[in-house]
Amino acid sequence: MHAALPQETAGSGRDRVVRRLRDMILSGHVEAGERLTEMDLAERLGVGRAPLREAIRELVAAGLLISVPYSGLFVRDFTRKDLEELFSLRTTLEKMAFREAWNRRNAAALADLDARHEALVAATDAGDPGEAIECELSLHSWCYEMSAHSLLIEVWQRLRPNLQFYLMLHQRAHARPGPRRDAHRVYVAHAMGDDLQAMQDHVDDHMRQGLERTLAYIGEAEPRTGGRPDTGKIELKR
Amino acid sequence: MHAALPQETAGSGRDRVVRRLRDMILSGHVEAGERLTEMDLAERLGVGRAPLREAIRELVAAGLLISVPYSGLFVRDFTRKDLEELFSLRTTLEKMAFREAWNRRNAAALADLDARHEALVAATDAGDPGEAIECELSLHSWCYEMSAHSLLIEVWQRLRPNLQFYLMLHQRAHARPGPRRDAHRVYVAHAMGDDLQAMQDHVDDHMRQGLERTLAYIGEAEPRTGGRPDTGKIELKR
DNA sequence: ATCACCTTGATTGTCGACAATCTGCCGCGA
DNA sequence: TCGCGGCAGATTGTCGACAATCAAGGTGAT
Repeated sequence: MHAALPQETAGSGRDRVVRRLRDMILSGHVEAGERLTEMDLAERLGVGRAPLREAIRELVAAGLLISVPYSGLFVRDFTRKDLEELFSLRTTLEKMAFREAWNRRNAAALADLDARHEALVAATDAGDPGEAIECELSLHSWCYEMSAHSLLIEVWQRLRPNLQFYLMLHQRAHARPGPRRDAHRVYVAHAMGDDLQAMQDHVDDHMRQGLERTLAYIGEAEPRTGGRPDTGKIELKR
Repeated sequence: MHAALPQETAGSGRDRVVRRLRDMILSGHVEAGERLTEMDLAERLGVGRAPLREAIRELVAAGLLISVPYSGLFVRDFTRKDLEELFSLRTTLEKMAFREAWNRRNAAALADLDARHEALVAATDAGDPGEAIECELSLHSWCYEMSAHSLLIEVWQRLRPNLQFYLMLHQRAHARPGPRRDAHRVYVAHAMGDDLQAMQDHVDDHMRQGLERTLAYIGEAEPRTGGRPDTGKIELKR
């Protein structure tokens, strides 16, 4: 059911660099807001600047990096508004995904959904927050994949790394407990049920709860960098 | 009210190449499905391959180009399914945009909306289909800009060139008459009104009508290239 | 005739060096 | 002390040449 999971050594240099860079960002090997340079990265990754620059363009387009010409390359950081936007757009898209997917569900697909849920529970019980986050996103990916709506899937895949990045950041900063087991149990039950409207209402609730639980934490410490002006400017750390 | 419209000579070579390439595609100077090569483009655009390749990456990410390594670079083409997906996603996003924008409307914004509508009417009356298409998309952009939802705006700006490209293609292929004046008159009236639910219902109708009017044309001639397999493969024209 | 293999040409992928541009700092004058 | 011009360093932007890779067509054996 997996769609050819990416081999570590597969593809062109650019593809490898994209994956390694994304992993470095998501795993926290480079800090949020950190300033990077092309030459440093080229050395650290053992690759020339040409494929590196193309990989950087890809990650800039994905929203994980912010390029400020002649000044530096920055790992994106999140404001409270970024987070709210991420969740509100997710809500709209996921409700649409369920509408599109609803009549395409079959026994195999429901078994797949259940397997993803089991994986999430296992990762949570094992106390592996990183894995749990990936499992949670994989669970939410199910409805998009089932929708067979390639544009919708593209948009979700554009959003997903940003969401994963934020959840990872948040986890490391606040030792956020994993989502309640019940939350996704109910989610899965609705997804396997017969009431589309109930599912959609639940997506609203599910997302609102997730956002509120998250905002409760950063409410104490306020937005991470004090907000980023419209220009995309960010404080420089040399 | 404009946000720094791009100068013809502004920005780095890559930015210039992105704009010129996009213009070439949207204006039909390169055919849909046409096969391109980096060296040809580098010569025609008078620029090296390095900035060209980065520009190409950007347009691939935007969905206007399809890169098939070692085989060629292709201008995207649209299947009937692509078109349906474009319209269904647009519908969902635009309804969300109006929800977000609804309480942000003010006198100046409504005047702006009216101005965009006037521009559309003028372009239609002047018999300039290309300009009319741009005006129509500018009119629909209003609700996104008003939403102040930067993620939503990003997604719309990702979709917009694809939509413009298809409308241009369709216009050239079928001499499609511009949208009925009444259609957007009603749209604008609802957008300036007080009933959000009525606006959302109208967005549904407006999009469905637009899609059906378009499908009526290609229904005669069937999908343009006979459908593109999941691999993104496309017939080669040498 | 058909299939497998290899050669050939074309195309993309990569590298290293150089040019253009910007930021921050230093010194100078008021 | 403060403001300003310019210098130095760093960083990105660009170019040309070379290497890796692949698709197509031809060739020979079966």
